[in-house]
Amino acid sequence: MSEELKRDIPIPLYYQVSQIIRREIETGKYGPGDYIPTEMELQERFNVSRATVRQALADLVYQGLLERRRSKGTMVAPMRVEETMQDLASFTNQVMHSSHTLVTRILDFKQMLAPEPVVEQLNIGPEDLVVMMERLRFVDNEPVAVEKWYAPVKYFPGLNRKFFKETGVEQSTYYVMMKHYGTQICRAQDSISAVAVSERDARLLGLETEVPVLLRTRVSYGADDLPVTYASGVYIIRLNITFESNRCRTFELKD
Amino acid sequence: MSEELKRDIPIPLYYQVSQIIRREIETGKYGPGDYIPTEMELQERFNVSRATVRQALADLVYQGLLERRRSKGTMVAPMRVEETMQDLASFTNQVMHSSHTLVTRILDFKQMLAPEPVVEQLNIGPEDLVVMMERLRFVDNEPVAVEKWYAPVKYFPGLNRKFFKETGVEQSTYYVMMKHYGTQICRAQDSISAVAVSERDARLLGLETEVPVLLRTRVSYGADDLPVTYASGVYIIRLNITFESNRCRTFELKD
DNA sequence: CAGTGGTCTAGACCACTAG
DNA sequence: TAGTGGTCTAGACCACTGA
Repeated sequence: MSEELKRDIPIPLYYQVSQIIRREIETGKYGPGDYIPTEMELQERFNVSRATVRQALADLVYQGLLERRRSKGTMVAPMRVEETMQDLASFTNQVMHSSHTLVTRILDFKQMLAPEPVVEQLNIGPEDLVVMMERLRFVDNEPVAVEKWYAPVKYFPGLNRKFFKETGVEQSTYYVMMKHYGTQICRAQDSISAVAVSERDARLLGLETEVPVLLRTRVSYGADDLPVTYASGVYIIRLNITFESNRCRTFELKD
Repeated sequence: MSEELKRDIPIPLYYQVSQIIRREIETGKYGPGDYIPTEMELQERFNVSRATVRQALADLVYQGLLERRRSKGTMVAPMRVEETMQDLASFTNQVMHSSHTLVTRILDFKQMLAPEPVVEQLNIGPEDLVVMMERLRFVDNEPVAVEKWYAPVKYFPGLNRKFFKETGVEQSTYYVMMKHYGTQICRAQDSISAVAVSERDARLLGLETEVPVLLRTRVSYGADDLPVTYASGVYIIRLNITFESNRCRTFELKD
């Protein structure tokens, strides 16, 4: 009955509707697992036809934000970390999906002026403060990685060491950003090379010096493709990565 | 006007339509870049409403098989290697998308009994023959990688050294498999570690011995998730990998 | 049983492209 | 100007779920 839509503007109604619903989900009006209003109710609210509502909802389903069940309703997709990071391959997720244990020890946690590579990769100013967290990670109680993680204070005010745990999903930076700041990571850019391990890292990882290790840097991007975190670490384990083409998917009829 | 659809069966019309069109594309009736009939023509052919046709086409667009252009028509998505491998990140593709030159020299090409890791990864028998191809790859005329590639003869009968070129898309194994055998790669599984370069590889790559290099092995899977090729190579350049979550995509209005 | 989302129809107007 | 796909409406019947 209301008229939240601009009808004189060349933006499709279905798109406006989908954006409004998306916004309401992102601002927490509907949480994961909640049911949003029915098609009928949305028709009345926005005063549009059912097909328009359906196109808006279809877009959000396609984007993974909603799930629909016949005869039941339209639900905000549950945000289990495992799913949020689906193909995003957080380290935590990669390891925890296998039958191994993952433990993380925080070696350092402090605010500092953003160092050069961080300034560059996160597109911030050299006078900007960042949180730097250094962590040692153990798989099955063996040290396997040393990581430094940087996040601008201006994006994560009040970010606290206590947000991070040694075990479980709360050692995942993605999980912590989502939980405390609602920050979704949409994209991550990795760069992987091989280097000889530094003396300090060798000591931490229990290696001979000069042994080859993987050096991985990762920039993670949130909404609007804004770079939000930078991480750099050395790994003595293999990194496993799956690529999928969305071209040859098999569709089933069943729900 | 005709009646190719079964209307008394609980399979949606739009789904039947999309399957028929998909089949016609796969069997070559329409090739990449061709325009398929217009919505109007499809309505008449199948005797369904426009919305039904549109839903069928929307599915195929979503699956990446079709592209639509207002006022122009509906085109079978071009199968440039760059697109086929979209997120699949073939080496060829990765490099050629940048402004660098990529050249590949074939060092060896022969049939042989499948070695142990290949037997295991491709799930074939130890008595199966495979084609082994070893290649040295140059970016901007500098040697950057040595790769061994294995493909079972039973999947690729008559596979010929001449199928592969030193430059252009035909140095891509994905492209060659597609072109000569119609094999789509749907998924690839990488495993990346750091090793000290072997003496032989060091010579080929112009390195000191024992320098750290990346070791990447890749198993590529085709239809039905069948493993079809195995590749293993050492790299002295960085590997860049983008991960995207399909959860938070931004849609533009423009075409 | 009432209400949900799934499917389908028959119209309509529009913006854009090409001849 | 004719034809395309993009958007939108107002209906309709269905299968399934849960009270």
